[in-house]
Amino acid sequence: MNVVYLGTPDFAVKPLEKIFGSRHNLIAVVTQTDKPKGRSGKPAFSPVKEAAISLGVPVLQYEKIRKEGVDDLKRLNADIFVTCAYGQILSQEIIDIPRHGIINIHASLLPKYRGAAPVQWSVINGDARTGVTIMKTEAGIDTGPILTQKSLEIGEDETAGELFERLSDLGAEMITEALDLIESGKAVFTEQANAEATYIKMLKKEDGLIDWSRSAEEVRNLVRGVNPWPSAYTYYCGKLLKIWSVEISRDTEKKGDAGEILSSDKKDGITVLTGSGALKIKELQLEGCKRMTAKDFLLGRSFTVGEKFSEK
RNA sequence: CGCGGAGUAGAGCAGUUGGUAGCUCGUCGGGCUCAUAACCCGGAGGUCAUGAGGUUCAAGUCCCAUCUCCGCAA
Repeated sequence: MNVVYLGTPDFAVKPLEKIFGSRHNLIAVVTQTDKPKGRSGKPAFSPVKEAAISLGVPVLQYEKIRKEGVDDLKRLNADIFVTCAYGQILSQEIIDIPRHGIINIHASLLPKYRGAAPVQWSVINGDARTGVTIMKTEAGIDTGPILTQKSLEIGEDETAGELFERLSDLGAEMITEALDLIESGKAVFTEQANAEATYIKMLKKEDGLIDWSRSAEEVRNLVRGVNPWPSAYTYYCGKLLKIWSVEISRDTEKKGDAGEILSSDKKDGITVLTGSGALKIKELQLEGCKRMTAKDFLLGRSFTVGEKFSEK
């Protein structure tokens, strides 16, 4: 089949490559416009655009696909569109273009976690499992009937970034199977159990702010759920402090306020009290400094025991 | 040309009003101990990011340019 692929971030790269390598014919890739990135503020290609260029697939970009893209997309005469974290909501007019409609790769077990950033939220919420769903793209957000769904276990200490990798591989696997199914006419779509649907919001920088009054477990889930982006952070003496990795401390005896620093030395490492239980910080990054392990950090500096990490 | 911080021994940091470098850890050698991430003694290791730049009698320390890293803003 002639396939047009709409995707933008890293997550969408593996499925793109997989489709390219399959017997289906990838005729074009649509991705978000080049956005300024990093400190330099220079415009950068999206990961999907990079990949498409190196594969030699034509790239299309629209500020607003619903207005500027319709004619182009019609002209491509594609059998099917595949979306994967494209970043823009499609109109019914676009959905009606390809003969087989549009299918989407969504990184959650729908109807749970409709919306953006499902991977991070599943980790933040401390879920044991998550997965990938291949479904029909409709005008609503992630509401379309499901074609296939596969799940996998979330590791105890797995970060969202690591989980992303695995789900991306899984999504790549599933999308080519889905295309084969559709081509052979054996595809069966099942309506979602709308009553069980949950929606999540897009992650913002502020979502990484640690609330130390929560339990040690919840804070740990946040830390790994927002790694590598937007990253968990707190403040120490007015300076921003990113927390990259923590583990739950066995020491539950200590009493004090949430966010209080219980220890900061080579013997006990850096431990912080939460609303319930304590956490040991394994990897951190102070404003202006590089990311480093707690061990390295303590070689050159230290926190004051009794001081508190705060929200500003 | 968005704003700001930083670049000093293998690692993490100090270095005051400019006077040729220190600390902790690691590492190497030795000692002590039944024993230890223990303790003691000693050693090695630095063109202080780069520029045969500027100021100065004298610059890690002040000024300029470049590179790299980081925080914010997008």
